Amino acid sequence: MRLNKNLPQYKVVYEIIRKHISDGVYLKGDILPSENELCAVHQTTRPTIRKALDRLVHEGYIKKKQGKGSIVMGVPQGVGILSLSGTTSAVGQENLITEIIVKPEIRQWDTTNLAYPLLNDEEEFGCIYFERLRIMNKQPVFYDITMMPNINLRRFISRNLENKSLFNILRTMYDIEVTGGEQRLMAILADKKIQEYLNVKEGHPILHINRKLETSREGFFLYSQVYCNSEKYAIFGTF
Amino acid sequence: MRLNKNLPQYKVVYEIIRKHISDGVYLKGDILPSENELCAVHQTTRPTIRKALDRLVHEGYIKKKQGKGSIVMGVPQGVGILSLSGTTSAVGQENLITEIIVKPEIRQWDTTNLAYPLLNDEEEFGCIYFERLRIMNKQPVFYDITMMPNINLRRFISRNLENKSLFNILRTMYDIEVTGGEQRLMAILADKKIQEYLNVKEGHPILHINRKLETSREGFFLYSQVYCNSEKYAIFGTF
DNA sequence: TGACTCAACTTGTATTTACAAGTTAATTCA
DNA sequence: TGAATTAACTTGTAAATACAAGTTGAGTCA
Repeated sequence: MRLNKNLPQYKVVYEIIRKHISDGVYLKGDILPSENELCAVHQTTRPTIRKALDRLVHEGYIKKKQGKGSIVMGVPQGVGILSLSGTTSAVGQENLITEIIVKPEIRQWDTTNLAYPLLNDEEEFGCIYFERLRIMNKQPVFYDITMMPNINLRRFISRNLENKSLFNILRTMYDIEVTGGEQRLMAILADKKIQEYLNVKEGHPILHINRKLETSREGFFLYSQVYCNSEKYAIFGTF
Repeated sequence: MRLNKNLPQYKVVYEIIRKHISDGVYLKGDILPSENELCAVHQTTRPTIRKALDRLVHEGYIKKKQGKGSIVMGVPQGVGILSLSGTTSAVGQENLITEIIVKPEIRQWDTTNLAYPLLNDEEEFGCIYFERLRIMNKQPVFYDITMMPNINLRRFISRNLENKSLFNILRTMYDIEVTGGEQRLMAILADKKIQEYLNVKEGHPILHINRKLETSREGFFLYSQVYCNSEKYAIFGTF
């Protein structure tokens, strides 16, 4: 994993500290080295360090306290409703298995259930489509459908998505970073397909999330629909 | 409405521009004055202006484009899942009516359905409790229960919450700002009480949000539970 | 006319410096 | 001993400056 590919310094620092937290170098409750110490370590100045820390605060990795320091909060929980981490990193990888229901393939857009209008270009390109089932502790919890425009992503179709975060693949392989997005949440009743995949009975309430994610690549959006059995695993988020 | 009560400059600037956007001084699609122009207007420097703009970007009021400028996006939508605006400002005030089901009163904490453990102090103080129903276009959409510790909030019990944002009252009357929080979302089936208030039939799926909000006052948290009929109004958020 | 160049904007990143304000622990003084 | 003070930390805010990089439109030249 190479860093420093023309990334601005504050992002480099952010990535390093972030990795340290998710790798357990810093544990929950620890206090990070002071900003001045981090300046020395990373050979930069406080505004740069602070910009990196701001981002970690915003995403919930740390909290800061004036006069005290930066307190490590651990890897943020939730399914990326607010933090931008993908599903994999959000709920913790320990007991999460990803099963591919439909392998990535090129097909026509399926606009049913899609809450957002497609752009003209996107419609022309066609669509890369796949479906995944996320299983936690042997219980299926998330069933999600992802669609993205079929722009030139070399070898994407043949990549193995199991146990890997889509966001990580996009970031490390294609230099595409998810920068934001919008979503609609609603409660629905499980239909036949969802009943089957999520192993619930008829009339079971399901959390339905319809998202459009925007990326660092101009005009490249991801569309995804997540169906969540929130009975055992409520969706958790900080903001 | 007085500003500049020892607020840092970047927050003052943030509040001014934010108000201009929500008041329609800047409309969706407009381009804000350049950072240098804003420096001149507010008699400050770029880092300060940029810090104010960063916050507006983060909350979805504007987007920035290098070489172009800051594009106004309008008042962010959603019910404060991600932005910190309260329900009132989030869905637009036009057709929103707030009905008080239970007026603010001091009572014991009701810990059923509360997803977060209470702190010792909070339990001792007792609790200010109220229930509200939010009606949009004559349809009840949100039913929410709010509990907060009964610390010294002068005259809060007798305040009229109708058509006023709780967040605004806290901010303007008590100088308490909501700074963040956490929440759990899940889909449930409407129980008898919810069926009645939200006017839905038995077995109707409902979005249940359990939140703990933290404020600028150390140790003062708000607890709220929101039940949302997401059939007509999906919850919308940007991040 | 039409394509190209370039200057004048815009925001993005980074350094340096300064002081304010909150926290902590050692030190001092009664 | 024990309370109060203080010094040495921490993060928070702010200014002044510099250059990089993306966008735009006016101007030039063929």
